Amino acid sequence: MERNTRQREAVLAAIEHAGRALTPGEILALAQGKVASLNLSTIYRHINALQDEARIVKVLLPGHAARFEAACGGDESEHDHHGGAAHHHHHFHCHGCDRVYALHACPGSMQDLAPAGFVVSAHEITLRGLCADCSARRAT
Amino acid sequence: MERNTRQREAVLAAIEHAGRALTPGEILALAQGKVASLNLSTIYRHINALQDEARIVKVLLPGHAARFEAACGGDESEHDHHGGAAHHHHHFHCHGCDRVYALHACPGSMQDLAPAGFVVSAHEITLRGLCADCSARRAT
DNA sequence: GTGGATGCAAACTCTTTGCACCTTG
DNA sequence: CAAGGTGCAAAGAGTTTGCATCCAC
Repeated sequence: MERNTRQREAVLAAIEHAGRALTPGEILALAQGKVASLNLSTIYRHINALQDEARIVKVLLPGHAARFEAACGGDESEHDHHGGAAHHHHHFHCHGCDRVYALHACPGSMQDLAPAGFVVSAHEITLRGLCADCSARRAT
Repeated sequence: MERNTRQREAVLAAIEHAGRALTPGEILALAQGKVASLNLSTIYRHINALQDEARIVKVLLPGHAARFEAACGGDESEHDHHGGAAHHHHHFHCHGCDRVYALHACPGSMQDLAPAGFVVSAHEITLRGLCADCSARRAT
């Protein structure tokens, strides 16, 4: 059972209210608005704990530090009878604002991309480009 | 113009003969077979130079350190009139042997995965699972 | 001979951990 | 009050850089 500290609240709130994947540094900056003394070690400790509790998920993009977003399931107690991963999705990395957005679509199995004999158990897709805001701003 | 040192030869040979993407540490281990005194800094310096010369390409997998593979173009002098990237491809990461293989297929544009207004300029796909060797070994 | 290349060590980023102190329940 | 959380500083992996030395040309 986890204790309900101000630090933990601040970390969780920052991630859940962001609406996108945040780096530990971004989480620190946001959460320090609530608890000024917050430390990066504490961020990392909560990030790890919250992942174990499946409250948040780690988002890994090729060539970038890890980011974290609120788990899709949210508060609903996932019955987990269909495998484990809450809701399979991918990410979009905007190189205008360096933000990462979740994409709620997936093209399905990629088994046919692999050579014969290879067994594909998972796939990750990362899109890069400009988000709606940045592409509108640039078109102006 | 780059000098033709034994170190440079050893680094390039290691990458070109590997047939798969190697980490700097793997390159070091292989290249030290030719030049025992080789240092990781030298590996990194050559990795960076060879990327600039488009002899090798960096392969980034989510959550893993960078790897490097021989550029597809190889020795052919790319005329580069169609944009730059030699041959667009993706990668397969085997979690049996931790090796990374190039996949020479691509499902094409992923624009439709992104929300309206988002401009997709690139995509990366990483497959994970067992390579042919590992899945055969495991089935035994 | 000279300038680029090399090896070593130090610096830097991201993340984890040891430890003394503080807080929650 | 005790179990656990927090902050700081130090330790690790991966990568880059400064500098004196070395070697290819």
